[in-house]
Amino acid sequence: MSGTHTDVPSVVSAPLPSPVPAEEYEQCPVTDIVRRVGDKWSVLVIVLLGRRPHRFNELHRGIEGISQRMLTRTLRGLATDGLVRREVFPTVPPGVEYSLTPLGHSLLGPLSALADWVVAHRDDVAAARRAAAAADT
Amino acid sequence: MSGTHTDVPSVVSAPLPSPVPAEEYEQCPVTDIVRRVGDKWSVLVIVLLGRRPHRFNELHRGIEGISQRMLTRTLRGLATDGLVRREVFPTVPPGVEYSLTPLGHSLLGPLSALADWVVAHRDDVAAARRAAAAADT
DNA sequence: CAGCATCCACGTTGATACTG
DNA sequence: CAGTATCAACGTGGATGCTG
Repeated sequence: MSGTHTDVPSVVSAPLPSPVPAEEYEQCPVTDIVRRVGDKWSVLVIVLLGRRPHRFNELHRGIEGISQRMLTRTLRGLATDGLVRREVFPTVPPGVEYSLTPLGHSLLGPLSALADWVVAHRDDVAAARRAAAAADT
Repeated sequence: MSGTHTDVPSVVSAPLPSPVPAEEYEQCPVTDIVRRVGDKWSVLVIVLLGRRPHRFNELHRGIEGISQRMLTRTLRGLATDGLVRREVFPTVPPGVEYSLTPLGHSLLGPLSALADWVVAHRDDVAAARRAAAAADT
């Protein structure tokens, strides 16, 4: 892992001349995806499925705190985006298995980068929040 | 850039024994940060400030579509988390400059990873969405 | 087992108007 | 210039009960 990010490659820094071109950001795909994954449960589900396929109730019990409704919605959303595959086994009782598609699996890498950042800096963020709260008083 | 992510390092895959430990995910810091940055404007603001400091109205005009209210709230949130610094210059008329803190700047790296993923796979996601929409019909 | 349907509470976003 | 205040609208998330 590199220590610093003095220069940042990729689209984040690349296409941004100083005068700011504006409308470019309106339909910014990065924001789009970050929002998709930024809901309350998507990351959790992706990480879980990243380990191995899971059954519906397996996820339901595994996440603890999620409602059936939200789990269903989250899985549907991820499946719609091609990140998760849903397979129904016509057994009795019927079983449904969810797994990461190759596309979904490829998202684990970038997610790891973010996760590493969080782990490395969560104390800084927590300290900043405390400082801000104290400043309010 | 590496082609595949057959094994994914970092916390995303690391601390997840198969039986699923559950409560661990409730206060998952990754979800926490992803949500913070997952709102409608934060990423845009961070990317803009990543290029250079901006004045308030400069950002307001630059993003186009954001309301004063949302820009203020977004900036305040980011400042609270220590990602953005706010500096007031006691000139006439008063000027306020926003810039990324070192902490905020360090987030550009992970954000780049995500951005690269989005750029590389947005067609796949778009195709999956279209396929899902077609399947509904 | 794996959902869907309904109702409800809440937070977030936005339009608009006003201020130091 | 750089906000704050207020009100309205919407989306998200949760509880509960029912179904194939």
